[in-house]
Parts: sequence; C-alpha cells; structure tokens
Amino acid sequence: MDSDLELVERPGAAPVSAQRKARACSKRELLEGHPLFATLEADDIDQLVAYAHIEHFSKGKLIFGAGDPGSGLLAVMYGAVKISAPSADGKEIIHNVIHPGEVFGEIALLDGRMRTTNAIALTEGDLLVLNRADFIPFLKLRPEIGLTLLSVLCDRLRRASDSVEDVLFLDFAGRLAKTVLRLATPDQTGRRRVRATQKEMGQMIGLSRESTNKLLQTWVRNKWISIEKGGLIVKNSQALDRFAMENL
Amino acid sequence: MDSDLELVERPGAAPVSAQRKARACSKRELLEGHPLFATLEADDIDQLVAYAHIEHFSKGKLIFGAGDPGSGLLAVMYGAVKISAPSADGKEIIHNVIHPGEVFGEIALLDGRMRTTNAIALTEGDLLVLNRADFIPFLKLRPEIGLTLLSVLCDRLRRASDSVEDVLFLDFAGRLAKTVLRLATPDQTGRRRVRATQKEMGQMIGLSRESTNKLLQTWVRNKWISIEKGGLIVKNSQALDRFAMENL
DNA sequence: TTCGCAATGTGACTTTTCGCACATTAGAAA
DNA sequence: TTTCTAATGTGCGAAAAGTCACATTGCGAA
Repeated sequence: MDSDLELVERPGAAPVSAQRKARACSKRELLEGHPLFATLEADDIDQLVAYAHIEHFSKGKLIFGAGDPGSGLLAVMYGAVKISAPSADGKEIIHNVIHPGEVFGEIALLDGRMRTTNAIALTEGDLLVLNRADFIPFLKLRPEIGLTLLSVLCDRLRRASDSVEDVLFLDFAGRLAKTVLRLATPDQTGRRRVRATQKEMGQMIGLSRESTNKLLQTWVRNKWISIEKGGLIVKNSQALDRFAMENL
Repeated sequence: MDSDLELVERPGAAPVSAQRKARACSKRELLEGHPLFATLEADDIDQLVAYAHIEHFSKGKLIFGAGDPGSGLLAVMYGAVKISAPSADGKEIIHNVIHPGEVFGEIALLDGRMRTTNAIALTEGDLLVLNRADFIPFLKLRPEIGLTLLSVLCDRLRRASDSVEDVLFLDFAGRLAKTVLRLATPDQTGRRRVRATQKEMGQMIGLSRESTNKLLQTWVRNKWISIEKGGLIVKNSQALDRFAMENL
C-alpha cells in the first residue's frame, strides 16, 4: 500500500499545516482505531484505506442534513464537526462533537437509510469518506465480521439507553458535570481540557446558556474547573465525578 | 389457536386457570411477528419454536435485574412486564411496558452481555424464553440473517436517538402527549385505550404523578381523552398529535 | 491599530414543576 | 357486606430554570 500519511508526515509541510500536523490523523490510524474495524486483518484495512477518500470542508458547511441519503462512514482527520438536530422553533440540540480521529455516520454505513441528524462543520477541516457501496461487498465476503458489528451496535444501544436514563434521573447540574467529564481530553501539557462553548454544552443537555454559565461559575468558585474562552479546563475531576453521582 | 382477548384486557373477569389457557399469542405467532425473525423460513421458525420454552411468573416477580447474565430473548404471552431502571435514591424510570405478543431482551440475545435494566412483572402471566445458546449456532449457520439483524439494530438506534431528542426538545406536555399516543392500542370496541396508571406514565417521562394528573385533566376538559381507573381512552388522537407537534 | 462580533458574566423577574398535604374514588380482599 | 388499598383529583408554597436585559471580554478581520 502506498502512503496515506501526507497530512502528517510529509517533510517540509506548508505553513498552514503546523496546526494540522499537531492534530491530524492518518487514514489508516482512523480506521484501525475504531471498534467497527477492530477485528479486521491488516490486509483488509489496507483495502478499505484504498477505497476511502478525503474531502475538505470549510467552517459552517453542512456536511450532511437530516433526510439526505446515507452515503456512508465519515471520519474527522482535522477540524471539528457537530452532530445536531434542529427543532421546529429554531432551537438545536447537539448530540456530539467529533474531533480528529473520531468517526461518525456508522449507522447509515450499515443500513443505508437516510440521515436523521445534521452534521455541520464547527471549523474548517478534512474528512475521510468511506462509501457504503465499497463497504457492503466487504461485509458479504467476510460474514464473521457481522458478529462483531452486531456487538458494536448492541453496545451503542446500551449507551443510548444510558443517556435516556441520565436525562430522566439527573438534574441539570449532574448532567452538565457528566458532559464536561465526557468531553474532557488531555492537551499537550496533560491538562484535561474541554473545547466547547458554554452555549454548545448547554445545547447538549437542554440547558440555557445563562444557566450553564451560572453552574460553571459555582464550580470555578470551588476550584473544580477554570474557564477560558471557547472551553474550560478540568482541575478536579474527582470532585466533579462525585458531584455527578451524588446529585440525583 | 383460540384467542380470547377480553381476558387479557380484563384480568379479573375470569378464574386464573381459565385465563392461562386462553393465551393471547402462540409461541409461533410471537416469533413470526417480530422483525428479528421476519426473514426466516417456516422451517427455521419451527426449529426456534422447538427450542423455546414457557415459564410462568407471578405479579411483582423480578424476571431479570440489572447485572444479571443476559440469558436470551423473552416474550410475553400473557400478562404485562415493565422494563425499568432504578435510581440511587429509590426513584424508578419505566422504559417500556411489554404486553402479550411483544418481545424484550433482544440485545442480550445478540451480545450475551449482562442486563442493564430490570424486568418486573406488572401482573401474573406467561413468558416465552429463547436461550442465546440455542440461537447463536443458528445465526452462524445462516449468516445472511446477520444483515437483517444489523438493520433491526440500526433501527433501534435511530429510535433511541429520537427519544433523546424528544426529551430535550419537547416540554412535559408534549412528551406526555407522545407517550399516550404511543401506548394507545385499540380494544375490542375499537377505542384507543392506554393501560397504564398515571404514576407509570409519569415515570416514563420523568414527570411527577401530580403533574401528570393535572396535564391529563386539561385534556379531559378539551375532550381529547377520558380517564378511567388504571388507564385512559384517547378520544381525539389528532388533537393530541397536533398538540405534541406544536408544543416545542 | 480599531471595529465588530461572538462568547462570557450577572441580576431581576416569570414560569414551570416539584413536593407536600389532603380529599375522593373504585376495585380487591376479608 | 365492610374494610383496605391503590389510584385519582386538587391546592399551595418552595425550588428550579427560563427569559430578558445588559455589561464585559477577547479574538479575528479589515
């Protein structure tokens, strides 16, 4: 297989790619890292990598919208994408924010039905696309992969039930704490950082921006977090975790 | 097969032994009617029917609890079972109520992992049990069934996402309206009836019993529903449906 | 640099829902 | 039958969250 690493490893990269280099993933890493493909042999992965292609997207672009035909699997190589659903009165809930190395659209890859959510670019970036038409023959060639896929989907279903329970059991404070912990990822210096605006965090749990801010402020006073523009840093995740548990 | 639905609708109307004889569904009907088995040939269904066995349960019995090993697929032949999850402080949410002819526990059938919810008998009744150990070899013999299963699970996942959106978008009134419409099933006289107490309906959407009652009362005044002990009758489903849509 | 805009911070007021208290009702059990 | 119990019906004060209004901050574009 020829190299798919141009984004990360080509020497003498263009100025733009300084940031891209830091965060980007190779096509191969993306597929290997996903549970859908965990049981595939190296040869199989190589074949999928050959099928996949890369598309660039600009900030605010609608990558797909509810009702679109489900073309296949997508993965973020650089940038960020939000998975969201609009309500009739202009509100929006954000199901998830996809960062480099993460994958979305698995469902349509498997059942080929139309999209039920929107995927919108939060920043500019690059996208890896694996078409359903390329993957399904693969699945028929190796039916043993089907069992793995069943397990993966069952796992997703269990998680979905969990999030319904969260919404019904926990109050907003507990849900916000859980969400902050879920979104937190270590940055270069090892600090656990959340890269999402307060408005976005509120949209994930159905809380207004103002109330989100007021809750976060109490945690700042407790020194559990510190807030920065466009995100926050978790300083005491144990306290947050305990808070989410206690608070029912 | 004889099928006296009235006994199911009104459990107190006849001695217990008579009710058990007059089951609402046969083993075969149960399996045939479920999308998991929609693509199976008659021979295959026969084989599964031979494997399945029947167990009786009494009111209040814990059929399985969170953390139990996932033994397989269960179906209600007579009676009712609630699928619920307990919270740490003694509250409970009800994910679903299973009536005769309906199936539950599909996830554990496929992935064999432990139960994540409780299943508790609301009344006495009979249960059809299909063990995972009997089904999995079947799946390996006929890998083409796997694709069907994938579609079914994808469908479940889409529904789960929908219910998350419902919880975050709709207020309690809209969610209650949707829940009432979802639970409504035609009875002998063709009226759309919901058989669930107001407490149970509230537990499905995270609303207190008192607030549930007050909401239902406004609908009674609008002549959209009428309330009876242990349930209600939908008299104007269009109005309820419109209400659920408008109300965001 | 300045400007514009999106993100953040905060208080006052309103609405919704909860939780409690209590009354009523219908079916089950004795 | 009478009694018991679960389900239903209703009002009120407390708590939670939304909405509105406005100030502040910091980054990027011109």
